[in-house]
Amino acid sequence: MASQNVLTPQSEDFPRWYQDVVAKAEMADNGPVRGTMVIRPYGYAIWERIQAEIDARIKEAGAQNAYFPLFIPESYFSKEAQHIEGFSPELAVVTHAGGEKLAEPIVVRPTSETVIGEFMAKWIQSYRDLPLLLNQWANVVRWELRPRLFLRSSEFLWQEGHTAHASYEDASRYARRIHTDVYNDFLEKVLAVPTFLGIKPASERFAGAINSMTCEGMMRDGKALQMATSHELGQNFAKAFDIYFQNEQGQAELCHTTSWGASTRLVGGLIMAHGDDRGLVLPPRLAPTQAVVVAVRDEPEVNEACERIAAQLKGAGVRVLVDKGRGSFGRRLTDWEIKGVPVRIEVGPRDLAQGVVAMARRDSGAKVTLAIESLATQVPDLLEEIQGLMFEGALSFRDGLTRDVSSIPEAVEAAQDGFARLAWDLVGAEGEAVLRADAITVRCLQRADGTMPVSDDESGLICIVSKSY
RNA sequence: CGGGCUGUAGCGCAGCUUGGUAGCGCGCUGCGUUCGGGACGCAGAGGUCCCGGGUUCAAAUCCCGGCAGCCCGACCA
Repeated sequence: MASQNVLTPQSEDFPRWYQDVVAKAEMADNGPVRGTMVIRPYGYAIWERIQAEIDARIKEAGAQNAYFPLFIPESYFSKEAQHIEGFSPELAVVTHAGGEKLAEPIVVRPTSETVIGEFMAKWIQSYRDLPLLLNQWANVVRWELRPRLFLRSSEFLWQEGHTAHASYEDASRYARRIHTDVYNDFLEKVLAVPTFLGIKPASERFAGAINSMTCEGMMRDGKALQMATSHELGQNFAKAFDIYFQNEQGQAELCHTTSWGASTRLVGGLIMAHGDDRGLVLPPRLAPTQAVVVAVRDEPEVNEACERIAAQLKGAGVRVLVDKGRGSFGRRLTDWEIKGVPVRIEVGPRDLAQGVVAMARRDSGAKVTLAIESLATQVPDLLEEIQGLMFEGALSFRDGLTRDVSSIPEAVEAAQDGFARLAWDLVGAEGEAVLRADAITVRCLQRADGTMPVSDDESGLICIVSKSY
């Protein structure tokens, strides 16, 4: 019996395909309130892997984890003019509590610059207290008009870093370090998603920032997804919250702050960057389960052999799971494919008689026969090989759909199914408005050599434009 | 928040036009036969027909109002 399509094919209806994967891979469900999301164990396991990898990099960059409250006084938001203007449409506000109307409404945090600013002001006295490098893992609420599981939900999980520095240079250097050493390193090395690093044009900048940086990835339908962002906040929040320090000369100076975040949206990006018509395809370094040992039949000898093989693999550092042979074989294979497990090892009585197993890889679908004793050395190598190939594949896919163009009409044409790259001088604020009519936005600004500019004032910048999530 | 489409068993849907006993496929439970790419037989369980109101002898079906989902826009991690 041939395996049939369990999912809507990508080519037929990409958004439908996405929803099918989220449902059939048991990643998430809609919550009862519009825009909310229930993250199921498999989806959460993926998020935990993302967290672990990003958290380790954040700590490597010297920031410490802390936790600030969910509830923020509404008055805090009014302290930074652009911040309140940018966020007010998305705020959820608590007006009643304890059975009474509150004297001052409480905002459910959409981001924590304001509360953290308040405490930075309290904690920072001297230049010796700087830099102050904080991070928190938290949920935030931004009321969404058009929610989509993982990609845009009214409540989502994320990590938000907040730092204070003695100088513009130090703050800028640190925000850029986070952008490359934490986010981009994670995206390329673990998520196997190549990105365009750049700065946002003023129209797309974070409310209250002097500069926003982005990692833009391309999804399988050619649309862009902002996968992480870092902001240079200048002295805007320092002014609003009186974040001063005494310099070596004993004079009071305003701090320069940064903030940076990555969210559960990454799970959606992961699905759309690598998935195919058979479901998820997880990069091995990220996969909660890297290899599944599937018993062809539910027989004691077979199950025992599976356990032995799994123990060997575990000993070799592989995250492995055993699927004992309950239920139909084909059905179980399909389920593991939908879940994107990178390597599948099939063990049946015929194999055991010969001391071999069948090993299938999720990325290419190729199946080979291998000696059982070689698995502990071969599987880890194969996982690394798949990791590399997935990045290469995503890179060539993206580069194939990224075209250099020299006019806005050409950009519109190219952005129907991919990215267009053109001189920023040809676009500008007026060009952005024209592109917007076709649902195309400027994803980022780069220098001609692809590196990140200091600001959008630099001459000779190019921009990458596309449709986006 | 605008425009379009849709809410009936866990999932996908029919039934609604023309009001009159709530159905199908998949899945689920039990038993048996199977098992190397979504197996088969038999028996079974499972429903506030999204919610509230209205019309009617009678509403899944007609009317009004909500809520929720999907797609397309404007806003965003």
